Amino acid sequence: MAQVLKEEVAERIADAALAVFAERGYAAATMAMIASRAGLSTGNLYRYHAGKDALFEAVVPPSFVARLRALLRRRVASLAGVQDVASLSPGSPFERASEELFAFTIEHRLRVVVALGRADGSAYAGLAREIVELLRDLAVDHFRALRPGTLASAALRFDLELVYENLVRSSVEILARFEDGARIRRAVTGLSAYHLAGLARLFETFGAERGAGAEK
Amino acid sequence: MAQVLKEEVAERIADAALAVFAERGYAAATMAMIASRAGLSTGNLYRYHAGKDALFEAVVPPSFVARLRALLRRRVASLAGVQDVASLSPGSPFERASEELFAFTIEHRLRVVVALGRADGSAYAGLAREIVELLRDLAVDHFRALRPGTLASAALRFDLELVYENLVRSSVEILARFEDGARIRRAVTGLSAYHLAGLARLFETFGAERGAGAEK
Amino acid sequence: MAQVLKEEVAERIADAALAVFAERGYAAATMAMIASRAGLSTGNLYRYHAGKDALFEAVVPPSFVARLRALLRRRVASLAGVQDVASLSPGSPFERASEELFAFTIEHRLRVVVALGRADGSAYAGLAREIVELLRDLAVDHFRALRPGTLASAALRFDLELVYENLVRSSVEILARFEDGARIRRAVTGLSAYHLAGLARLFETFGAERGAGAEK
Amino acid sequence: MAQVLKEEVAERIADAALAVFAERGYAAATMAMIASRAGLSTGNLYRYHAGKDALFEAVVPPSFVARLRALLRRRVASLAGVQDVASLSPGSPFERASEELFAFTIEHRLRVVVALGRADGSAYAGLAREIVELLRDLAVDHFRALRPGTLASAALRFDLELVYENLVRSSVEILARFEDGARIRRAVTGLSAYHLAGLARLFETFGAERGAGAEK
DNA sequence: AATGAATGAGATTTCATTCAT
DNA sequence: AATGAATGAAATCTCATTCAT
Repeated sequence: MAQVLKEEVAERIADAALAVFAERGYAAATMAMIASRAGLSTGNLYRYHAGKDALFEAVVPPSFVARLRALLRRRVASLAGVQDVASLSPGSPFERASEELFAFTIEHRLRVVVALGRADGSAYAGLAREIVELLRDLAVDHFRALRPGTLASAALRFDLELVYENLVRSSVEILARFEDGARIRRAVTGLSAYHLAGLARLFETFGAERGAGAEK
Repeated sequence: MAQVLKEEVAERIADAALAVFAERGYAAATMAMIASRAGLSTGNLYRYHAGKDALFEAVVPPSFVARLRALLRRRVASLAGVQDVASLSPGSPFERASEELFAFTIEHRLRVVVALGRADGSAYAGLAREIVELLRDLAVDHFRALRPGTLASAALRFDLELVYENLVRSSVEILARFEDGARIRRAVTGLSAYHLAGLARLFETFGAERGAGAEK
Repeated sequence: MAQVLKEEVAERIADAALAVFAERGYAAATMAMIASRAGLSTGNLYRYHAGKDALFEAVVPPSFVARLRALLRRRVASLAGVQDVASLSPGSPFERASEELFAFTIEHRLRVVVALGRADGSAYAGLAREIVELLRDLAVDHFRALRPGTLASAALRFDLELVYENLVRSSVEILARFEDGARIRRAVTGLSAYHLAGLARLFETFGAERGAGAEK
Repeated sequence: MAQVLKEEVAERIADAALAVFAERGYAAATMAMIASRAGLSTGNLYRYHAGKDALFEAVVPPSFVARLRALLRRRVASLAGVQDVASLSPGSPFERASEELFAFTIEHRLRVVVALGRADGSAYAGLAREIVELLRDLAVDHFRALRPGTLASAALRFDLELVYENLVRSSVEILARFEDGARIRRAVTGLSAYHLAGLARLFETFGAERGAGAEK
């Protein structure tokens, strides 16, 4: 009985923690809230997780992060050399990577919300930042591929950071607000359209500058 | 006279508080952090300010917030009826309002950062949201002016909220990152270009939908 | 089950709080004193009561205060129109009201002490004053009934306030000093005899003055 | 200049301390309030008095207490053997002692208020108690003188304590409320009449008991 | 394995007292 | 002699973590 119970309790804890973290954020969530939502005692939480940090890591495991990172990487890598995203055919590698990422985020909706948008104060506070930098670097590569011989200026790099922070944050808010996959897709589609047009325009703006000007 | 000039200490406190609030946010900032950064004991803070709330209000006074709100509103109002922002002449009301707002934010750089981006838990927690809604409503009006007879769908409204939250947040981050007015302007210019192109595209996307469809 | 029965601890807290409030008064009592007397840590008090106010209210609940007030009012009302308290028969409404009040104060000895004599700084700070004014008004009515056409002067009213403050305070001190009902009754009886004789004399003194002289 | 200044400042401090102690009581009075009312700095207070305790003792000096005690002692001693206070001639020792005490309390109005009624939390918290016990003992002696061979029961002693606590406290409140000697006298006269009649009745009540019954 | 009572560190705030000037 | 800024201890309250049962 013990083993079976443990499994079931561990799941309840994970669900409760996920929900509470998603609602209040890591810092504002209390162990008492999580225990109460899971229907058990605070003390018992510590049989399953060494502490608040460990519980958070259990709910957002490194393997999850690795998978998310890989999917994001593959999706942007599939854009290498592509001039116009809109012109891609339905079965293109980019489309397939996008669909896979989308399916993953739908499946792990709240986990993604917590990991990327509610981690303030936790050991994973830097995760969103890390992914933003990944996206920024891939965008910089794309920019340079489009304009051989040019360098991305510090200003472009910074604006790309902002833009990807926004993209990540907005995606998180969409996932937090809607449960229905169709609605999520619709909001993401609008956001994507906005972002891609904006990005193209950003590239134009910075592409028109003196190409070599990489500032400090 | 005491060993230190009261005025100088008051300034040190204000600087320290502004810096700590800007770095950690209102809720996460502690009086001990601020006192330590100002080189004082916690208790001494209370000779200068009645409490954490009062210190925050002293550092971000209501008059400042009122001025910021007024400048933002005027800038938004100056766009009413304008079809294409890019086509505005240098001396237009919008340009003048923008310049005034810009000068104000440069002068009160960290104060703006705190008021619009680090106010969680404080009396100004709703300020950013208020401004986002103001901007969203302006954009909705603009959208409807461009396409007479159509309604802005809930999805469009939601995406506009996201997009303006991003714009506000990004502006705050630019102000937090750079001290130099020229750099700030450059980053804001890029961000603006991105946003305007993205917005146009967002309007196209939603304009192509069945016009009357305002969903729940 | 935990190492100590919650119920038993709750009782210990209530007892300790009542004792400390009765000894030091609300304002001077500290949570540390109460915790220490109950054999707990300060923090643990907050698992049982939300704060010092709430602990006080739990120990002296509004329902208790309402009942005390009602008993006092009834006893006072039963004296309306009575000329000589000493001549009342044993089964008179006044006697019955007095006995009921007496039994109640014996049963809730320390609670009455705290509510009427140790409430400074608490939500019931005004209770004793309220009762004093009730008694003073009764005495003023009695005075005017005895001497039709005369008014109670401000000086009489003030002396009556003092005298009833004393009566209430003395009753409280009797309850604080003795635990035994018989001793309490004996002390109250002596106090009553003192007060009634004193009151009659006070009325004579002020009755001999120019009757209509109500001063500023 | 220094000496003259010191005198004047010392006086201002004493006046301010007296006023603040009388208004708020020892515990609730703060050094800042006193300094501010005296028109000087908190730090300077410590040049004149070692601390809050010492300041209180300076404002209510032992010599003052000794004089008050002596006057009270003389007044009650002058009653030894007297059967009826009301029958005393205007020039009797009791009348003279009373007048002297009265003049003294009028002259040191606030000092008496503070010493006897606002000393809670100070080193002089027991002063009122001490005087009450003095009065009680003298009243007990009087009781025994009136009824040779009888002992004062514990109950009588306790009621006498209450009654004298009341007398002291009421006198303090009269002094705190009125500044005008005539009004003070009038209120005290009423209170005295009340007390003497009550006391006579109390003696009757306890004199009628089995005379030898001194309880534990 | 589970409980939840208990602890203790840390946050805000107040104020008597000290101390640099 | 005077200032008042500065300190630090203590009070209320919160919450992650521990521990007796």
